[in-house]
Amino acid sequence: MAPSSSSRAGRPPRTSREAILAAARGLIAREGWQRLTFRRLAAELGVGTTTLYHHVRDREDLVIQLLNDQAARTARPELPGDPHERIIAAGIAVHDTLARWPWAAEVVATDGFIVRLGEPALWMVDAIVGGALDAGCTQAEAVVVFRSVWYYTVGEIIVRARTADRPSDAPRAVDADSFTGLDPERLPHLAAVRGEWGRESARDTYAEGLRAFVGGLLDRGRVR
Amino acid sequence: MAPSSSSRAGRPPRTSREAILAAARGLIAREGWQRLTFRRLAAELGVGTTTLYHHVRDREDLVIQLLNDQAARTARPELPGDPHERIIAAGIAVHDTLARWPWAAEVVATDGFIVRLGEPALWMVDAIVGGALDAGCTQAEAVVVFRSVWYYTVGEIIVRARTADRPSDAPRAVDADSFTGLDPERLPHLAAVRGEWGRESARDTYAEGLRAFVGGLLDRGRVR
DNA sequence: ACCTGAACACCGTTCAAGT
DNA sequence: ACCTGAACACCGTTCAAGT
Repeated sequence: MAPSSSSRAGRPPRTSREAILAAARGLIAREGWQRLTFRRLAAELGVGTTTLYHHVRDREDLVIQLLNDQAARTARPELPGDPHERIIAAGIAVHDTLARWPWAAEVVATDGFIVRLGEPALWMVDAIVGGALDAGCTQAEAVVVFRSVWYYTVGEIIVRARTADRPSDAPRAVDADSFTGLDPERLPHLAAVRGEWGRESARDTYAEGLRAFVGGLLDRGRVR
Repeated sequence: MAPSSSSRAGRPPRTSREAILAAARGLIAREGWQRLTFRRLAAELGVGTTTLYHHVRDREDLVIQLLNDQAARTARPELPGDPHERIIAAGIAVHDTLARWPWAAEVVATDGFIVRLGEPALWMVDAIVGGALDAGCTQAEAVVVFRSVWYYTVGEIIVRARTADRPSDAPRAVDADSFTGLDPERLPHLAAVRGEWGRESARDTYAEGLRAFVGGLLDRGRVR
């Protein structure tokens, strides 16, 4: 399905949007998302770098197209009937999907990003907004619920991507002796939890945070 | 206090950490944070680019030092006695401060970022952790409360920085006709709130989202 | 010690020209 | 139409050499 390489007999004289996305997927899979550049992508396809500008507007556009393309290939989960649980399930599904695509991190925080998503990616917005409406939110409140969950998710995803990104040579001592030289007189509470900090920071707490967040957001009269 | 420029009689033969940070502040103030590069910063100081590497380890280190430096110059707010309200006040203070420093966005999501902060910046971690402990959380729960609030804040700040960043030539139609061509059969809830989307997206909903989040996090038995 | 220019190894993007 | 190489305008960082 995806053209394997440029080593065929007569190298193809033209590319398509589909071929570019397929090559990008291959490049990410083989060399890592940090190596996805226009120059390398063009070389992968056996075309000139500037040829890509006939099919994608710029780098941001490439990554958003890639995200929409991948979303279309991903099965969407069955969601619970309970509105509250439905929002949580949709949030976790989005989180787990984006966690598997660290290259998407650079683009999820783009202004107006949601509006640029295609239908296969928008189901999650619909599920969260729908859950909020079914729980009794007004339309405006439902948008706030989505935005809040979105900011939380984006924050976690970007920190996660930056963590995975880090070259493993310097492990960054976040372990037992976090906050060494911390004055317990001036920062007493931080000193108190110092021992828990490293252990807790290593855990994935996204789901429990989300559960608390949705609980607070759906409490009558909390939002607005 | 800060050396005004390099136009003095005999240009100073050496830089210091302090001079570098002062020059960086000036460069950001005059030309915008996007123009803060090692090459430009060195030119500003009248030294060779590579000289900077004797005072800061790399670009990330420069920005974190700048953040700690700015935090030390910023007055910290009076915080309410009520633990719940204290967490909210600290969160808003952090948010409002970071919103004024868009150059910090690139670094707040760094792995182990919090541990690299100095005491003048750590008061906010202490305030949030302290509020959680005073509200009856265990030490581990208090760390989860901080992390959750932190992810939410980071997400909002990064989206905000990316929005401000955008060159204003293309305004990105997020207005009334968001989600044009959206099929109401397939995404009914999104279609329902379409009219509210643009208006709500333009509002600053950080504080109300935070209030809901903290409410949910401090509800007994919600976290863990 | 502290500073330096040159060089390395890249980027995204524009543009005028080719087929 | 579609594709192209060359060029523009940059980056952060390393290194061997100078004072």
